[in-house]
Parts: sequence; structure tokens; C-alpha cells
Amino acid sequence: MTDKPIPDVIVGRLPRYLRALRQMSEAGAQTTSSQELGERLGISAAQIRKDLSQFGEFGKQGTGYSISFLVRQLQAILKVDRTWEMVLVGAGDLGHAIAGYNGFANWGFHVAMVFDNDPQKIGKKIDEYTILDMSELSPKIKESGIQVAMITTPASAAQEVVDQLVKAGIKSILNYAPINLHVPNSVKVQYIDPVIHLQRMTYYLD
Amino acid sequence: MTDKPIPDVIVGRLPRYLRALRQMSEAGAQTTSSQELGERLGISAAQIRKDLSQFGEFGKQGTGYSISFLVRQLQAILKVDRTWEMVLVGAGDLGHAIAGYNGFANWGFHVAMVFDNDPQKIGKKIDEYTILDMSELSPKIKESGIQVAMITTPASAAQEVVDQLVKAGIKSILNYAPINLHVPNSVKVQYIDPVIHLQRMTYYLD
DNA sequence: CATTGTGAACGGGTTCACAGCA
DNA sequence: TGCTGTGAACCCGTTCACAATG
Repeated sequence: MTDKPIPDVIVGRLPRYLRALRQMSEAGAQTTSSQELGERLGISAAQIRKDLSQFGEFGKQGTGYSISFLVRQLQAILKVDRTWEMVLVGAGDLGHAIAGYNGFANWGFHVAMVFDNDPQKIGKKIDEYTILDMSELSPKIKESGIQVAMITTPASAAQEVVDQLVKAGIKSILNYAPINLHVPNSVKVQYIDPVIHLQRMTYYLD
Repeated sequence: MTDKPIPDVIVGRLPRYLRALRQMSEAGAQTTSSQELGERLGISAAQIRKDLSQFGEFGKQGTGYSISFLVRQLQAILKVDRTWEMVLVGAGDLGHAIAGYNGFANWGFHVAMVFDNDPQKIGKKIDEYTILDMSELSPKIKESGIQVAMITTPASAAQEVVDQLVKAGIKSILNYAPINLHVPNSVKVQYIDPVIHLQRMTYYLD
């Protein structure tokens, strides 16, 4: 109700709600309940209701939530009711896979440009993208106003790249390089590191 | 001290400590403190000390922690003082990038086999791997005793694949498919979904 | 009557602060 | 003196339980 800041842990769950709801919608469902959504996601019904109630009263007692309405609300809250252009830095195997990933479309994102510092790669094409030189990174970001970046460079290059990105105006960074990055408070970073996830699970193995 | 179960949130931080410590070691450092490690990772010094103290008294008052000793301890705790063979299911672009990823070696993991269900791909090679048919999935897992799997199939196929993996004895699953999976309590699942991470950040954009 | 929204209770993770020790 | 290990205090996210309502 009030406009105190929403805990980050709640923001982190909203994209999962959105994914599940759109999948239910594709499957033909029109309505759902906190219980049904919770079972699907392994989250308690009470938590889902509490999370959603932070942003408004989206449900109806006795009948639950309209899926299409809730999808629109969540997309608006997460600001993915538009398309965010992104720059991708690092044109290795992983960068190639990400540039060609079709899972960004319709979810609010689009790769606009791909950068690398390897002279052998610059000018080459991956999918529809011509690989651009790092020297163009800053001007291209500034002129386009892009705020979102993904990094798939080696760890050794990542912090330097981040510094350039931040200076150029990037506000959100998805980092695939296996290293912790330092950024100002105004910039958000999320990490994707398969080894970290794997090591977290081997703890429970014999 | 006692052997109560360690909270999962602590286990989740240990791999990050390990990465940072090994990077410090590579840079030539021999000793560190909870404060230094904390600054590097954006974690409070008290939290690091508390986390580590769950597993033993690894430090020395006045001087801090021996990096090489702590690395060995963490690797033993996380059970990555050995190499876990893994199966990879899904030989698309992402599967290709993962199969060729050199970041698993020395971190406790190795891709042993790659599976797909596309007749056009079966028998083809990606890197040193010959793509195997899904019909061989269960027998190959059982005969090798592999416990770790990665999934890079489309979302629509993921749950069915998981059911097969679980039945064959897989205990840890790293899932790249954008869907929530249902597994028994004895099986751990971790998720990697770039869209989820990105949407979590756009909330904070204008 | 099923299901939401929510104040209150609860639980557990984080921080504090300091004794203890090299 | 510098830094660890840790009980206690604190804080905050989760769960509970129920009034409210279509």
C-alpha cells in the first residue's frame, strides 16, 4: 500500500511468478489461485499473496486471480511491458549462444550489439550481429541510451569492461564471468556462474 | 561445532569464498582476513567468520586465514576435492557452449556425455563428444554411476527429461530450461535463467 | 464457500560487540 | 595490537490464522 521500498527478495520472485503465469496462460488457463501458483513454483500460498499485496489488490476473494490481468500487472511492475535493448560484451562460445538465444524476445529484452576486443573477431558476423570493437563501446552506448549489458568475457577482463560500461551509463549488468564485480550503488549486477551452482549441490552428495 | 544441518544459505556462499580465495592465491597472496575477503565479495566480515566457524576453527587470531589451507578445507567441505562427472542433455547452441566450456576443469566437474533426441544430431560430434540418443540416457547413467546432470533442452521437454534423470539415479541437476522442475526431496535442482535475472534488474530502472 | 489480504506471531539469518589468543 | 570465534541482540522475511468478501 504505502510506497516503502520493496524488499529485493520479493522483486526476485516476481519474474518467476510471471513466467509461471504466462505458461499457464499458454496452456489455456484464465484464472489461478495463490495455492495453485504456489504448488507450481514450490512457494507457499501465503507468501505469494503477501508478495502480490505489496503492489495492490490484484485478486478476488473466492475466485482467485485473473491470469491475464496479473501478467499485465507484473510486466508493468517489472518494467518489461517494453523492450530493453542490451549490449553483449564477449563474442566467445557463450556470447555466441546468447546472441542467438530466442528466449529474450517477448520477455522484454533484445540484444542490440555485440562487442569483443579480439582483432580477429571484429567485423565478423555472429547471427545477424557484426562484432564491434571495444573502442566503440562507450560511444555506441551513449548514443543509443542503452542501460542493460551482458558480460561473457574471461574473468580477467570483466572488471575493466564493467568500469567502461558504468562510465558509459549502463545501469544493469548480467555477468557471466566468474568473478565478483565492483560497481556503484546505482548499478545493479546479477551473476550467472554454473560452477557456483554445481558446487552448492555437491555439498549434499556422498 | 555440533553437527546440526548447515543452513543452505551458508552452503550457497561457500563456493563464492572458494573462488575468491583461489583468485587471491593465484595473485600470490598467502594469507587473508575476513575483512579483506568480505570487501572483495561485498559480504560483511562477521558473516564470513560466522560461516566458516560452522565447519571448524580455520583462522588464527591476529593473523587471519591461510589461503591455501582454507581452499583445501572448502574444497573438502563442498566435496570438490574430486571430480564429478556430469551428463549434459540438450545439444543446442547453449549445450554446445557448455560442452566446450573450460571453466569446469580444476573446479570439480567434467562433462562426460552429451545427449539429445534429435535424430539429425545423434552421432554428430561437438568438441570431443559424440551426441548420444536419449534412449541410452538411463543405461549410461546407471552403468557410470553419474550423479550430476545439466539440462539445456527446451522448457517443454525439461520435466520429462528430469523424470528420466531422477529415475536413473541423478542427484544434482543444473537446469537451464526456463521452467520450474518437480523432483523428490533427495534431488537438488539449481536454476540458471538469464531472463529472470534481467527482469529482476529492470524493476530498478526508469 | 473458496480464496484473498493482512496484522500478529514466529523463526532464523545477520550484525554487534567483546573475550580470547597469537 | 590485530584478528578470530561466538553468544546475544537485532532485524527482517515467512508463516499463521482469520476477518472480509465476491
